Amino acid sequence: MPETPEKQQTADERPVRRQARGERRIAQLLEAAASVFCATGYTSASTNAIAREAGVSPGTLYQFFPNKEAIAIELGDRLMHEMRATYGEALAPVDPATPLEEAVGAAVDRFVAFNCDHPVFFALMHGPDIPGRITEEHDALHATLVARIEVLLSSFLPDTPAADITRTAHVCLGMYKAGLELALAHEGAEREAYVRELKNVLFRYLEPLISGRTVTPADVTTPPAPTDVTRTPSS
Amino acid sequence: MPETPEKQQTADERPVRRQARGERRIAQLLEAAASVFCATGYTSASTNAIAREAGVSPGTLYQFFPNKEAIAIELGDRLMHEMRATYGEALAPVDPATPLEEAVGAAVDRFVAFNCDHPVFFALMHGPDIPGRITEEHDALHATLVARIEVLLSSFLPDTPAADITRTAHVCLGMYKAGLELALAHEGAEREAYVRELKNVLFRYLEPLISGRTVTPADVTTPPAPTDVTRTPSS
Amino acid sequence: MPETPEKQQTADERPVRRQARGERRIAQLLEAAASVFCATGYTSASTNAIAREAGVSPGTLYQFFPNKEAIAIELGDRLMHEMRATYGEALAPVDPATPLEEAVGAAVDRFVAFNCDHPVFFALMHGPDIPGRITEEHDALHATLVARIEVLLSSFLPDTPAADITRTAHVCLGMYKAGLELALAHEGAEREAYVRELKNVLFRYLEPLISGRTVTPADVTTPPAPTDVTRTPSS
Amino acid sequence: MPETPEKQQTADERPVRRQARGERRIAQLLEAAASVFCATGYTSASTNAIAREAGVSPGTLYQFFPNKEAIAIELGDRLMHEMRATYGEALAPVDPATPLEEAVGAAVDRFVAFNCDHPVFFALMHGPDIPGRITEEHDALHATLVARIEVLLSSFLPDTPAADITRTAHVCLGMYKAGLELALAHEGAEREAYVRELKNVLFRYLEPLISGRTVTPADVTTPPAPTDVTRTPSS
DNA sequence: GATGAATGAGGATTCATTCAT
DNA sequence: TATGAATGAATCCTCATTCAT
Repeated sequence: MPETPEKQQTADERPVRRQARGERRIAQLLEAAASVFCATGYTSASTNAIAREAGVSPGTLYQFFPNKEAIAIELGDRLMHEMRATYGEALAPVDPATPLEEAVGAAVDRFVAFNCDHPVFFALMHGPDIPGRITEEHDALHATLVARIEVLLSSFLPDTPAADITRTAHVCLGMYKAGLELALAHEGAEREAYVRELKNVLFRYLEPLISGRTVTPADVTTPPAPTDVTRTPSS
Repeated sequence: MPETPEKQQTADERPVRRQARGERRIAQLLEAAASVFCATGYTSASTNAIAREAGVSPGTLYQFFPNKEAIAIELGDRLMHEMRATYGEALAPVDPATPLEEAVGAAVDRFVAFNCDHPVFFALMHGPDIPGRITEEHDALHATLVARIEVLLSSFLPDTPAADITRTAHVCLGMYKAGLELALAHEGAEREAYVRELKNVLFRYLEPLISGRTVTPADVTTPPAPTDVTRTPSS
Repeated sequence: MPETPEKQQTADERPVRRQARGERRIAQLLEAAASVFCATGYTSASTNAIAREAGVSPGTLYQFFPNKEAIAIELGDRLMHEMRATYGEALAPVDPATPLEEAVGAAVDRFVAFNCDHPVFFALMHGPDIPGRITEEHDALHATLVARIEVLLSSFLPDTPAADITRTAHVCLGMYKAGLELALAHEGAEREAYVRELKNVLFRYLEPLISGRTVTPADVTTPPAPTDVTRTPSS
Repeated sequence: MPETPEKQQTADERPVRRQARGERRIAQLLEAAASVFCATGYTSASTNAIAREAGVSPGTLYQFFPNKEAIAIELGDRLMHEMRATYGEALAPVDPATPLEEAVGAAVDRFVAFNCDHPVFFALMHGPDIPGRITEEHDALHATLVARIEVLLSSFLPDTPAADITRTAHVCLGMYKAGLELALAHEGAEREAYVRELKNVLFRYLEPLISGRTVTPADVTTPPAPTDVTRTPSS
């Protein structure tokens, strides 16, 4: 992605200009797409509407994106970039010494805040139609988020098998998304209440996995939750 | 008009006679709709496709349903009826003496089983496009399910304000749906693992809310997290 | 048209019953059709809507009328019958001694009154779509009305060639219809004003044609137009 | 966006460049629409038929017109423009010294001639379905014509209240339309005869309203009907 | 006679995408 | 590059009419 308009110190300015213009167009289009996706959802968004919103012709749109999905994918990519730029590689500072509750709370707050700043995010995460068929752009977004959550979880559960970590990450993301949907469906105090509940859900879900860990840095070898109902050790 | 109430020997005798064929058609159409909804999702499902799947002409479809949404609504209604017929009014036997874990486990198992039997259910619950816009059929289904969960919760939390019960029910349903989506996205042992996780999520989320009920402090091995973030009364 | 339910003196009552029932159905359907035509116009009226309005099934409608136009035709016929029954063969008592102004005024008033009593009349006269294509039912109505006007005109203009009478009749009817449309488009005093204008139009148009004729009562024996251009009395 | 106001050498230079093809298409489509409207009437005309007649795909039609009515409206607008371009602002030269008969005769002749040149005009004026429902395009056309007639009438009747002028204009237009319909339904000599009659109708209707104008009583050969029913000032 | 189911072509309109300029 | 025109299949839905019962 040529988003480096930086100096380009030599005389060869033409291509830069071109690319710069193209970059602007792309940004314009993505912004328009974000707006339209938010307003009508991905499936109902028409490329013509996006072009109109961006103030360009449909032909121009197709000069930069081969089809509708490509727009969503690029949008998702940029969103992930932005997220990474803002919050780093994981969803929260991965200091395992942080109390879980705090870590979860912070992660949720960030997640929510990010969504409020970039409402498209939610529209994109919400797979367009049928849950079985996973569209590429959804998938990319999803995979990236799962990865980020895995990073976070791994720091708390260093000895847990990868498969379990992955599953837990998926569960967390699913709950995140569901909770976010609930929160966004309400406003003001009620929204906050839902955010609180989401934190509770996640914290309580994860807590036993971390268990005994009163997090004396010393004894944290993640003893596998004695009374845990969950995770069957094997698979 | 054949309102001829002749004989009327049994209770199940409808006042109409000619509807026999029609009733069959309706069932046929709903079945086709279910199939198409599952295959392509609600929004992308076309009435023509449904008619084609049912082996009738589009006109016939519109003889029985005024529009696409009506089909979804009727489908949802029948599903709820079936659920009620199969499992009774609540999601689980409402005996408050039942250990929460068992109750949650049973409810989830039933929910999952029902969804495996009737895959449309999931397709219908999945809001079609933009989360803001709530379609009627989605709404009806959702409301019914929330109500059922409220019944279940009330038996465990008799003293909790209605607003909190409702919110908790929404949270539970949201998590249910998210967990179901995860489970259905996998198969075999992995699916079971996800189901187990869903049970954990719900149980752990609800457990602290229930504490102090009929539960003798003795058997509580997970003491309700002293620094619990739970439901702060006001805001 | 079997609209003679008169005695039918013998014992053979079955067929009468049948016909009576059929007559009722037909009347029912025509009434419904009138209502629907008025509400939506002829072209937009659907046979299904008419059947529904009549409280019968579409199949039943087609048992009595071969198609939509037949309904309009029959409706028009009945309307003409009613008109004839109410006002006699001409649009006004054909006493040529009547001052033209009075005759025109009376004719217009009757025409307007009839239309207020039978609003379908207007809907039917208003040819459905394209003025060139004359539909049968429109044509029948039109022809009958022209004939009636010709009768009226002939009594005033006994010596005018048939072609001219016919043309004048067409002109009168055209103005009648146009004036009626204007009148019906308004209400109360304004409607009355338009009716007055219509009378003026017709009176002033016809007056010069009648001209010199101060019509001394003496010579008025209603000579049935020896050179009658018009309608052969019989038919 | 090519708003490039380059040179702008003449006044007829539109700010757009690529519309050349489009403008042609629009003309093409309007022509096709005119043809179809004439052939089947407005209501029965289908957009697909218009597109087909124009030799383009339905989508192309909708690139230029948002719906069927917009086509009719544009068609009407262009027609009014043409009329204005051809005949000026009023239906006839507004010199009040012109004898009424001449003025009316000229106006009718022009009206008829215009309709012969542009047969759609008539199809558009003909309200499509039910007289109550006035469609926009009909309304616009109608209003423009009424305004033009009002201009004409005002020059002859400077002292008449606006409401009366308006009503008279409506009456005139109504009669115009009715007479036109009659004339167009015939051909050759008969058509001319109908046109003559239309002139008579209008002239005789208006004449008494004008009496006493610049007309010296001497030249009034038709003394204004002593018992004239005409315009009663107030009621 | 009466019913209601069935038809299927046709209605207006949309949309992702391509193409000539 | 950018434009706007062009496409055509697909969308939902309607309707006059027929048919089995």
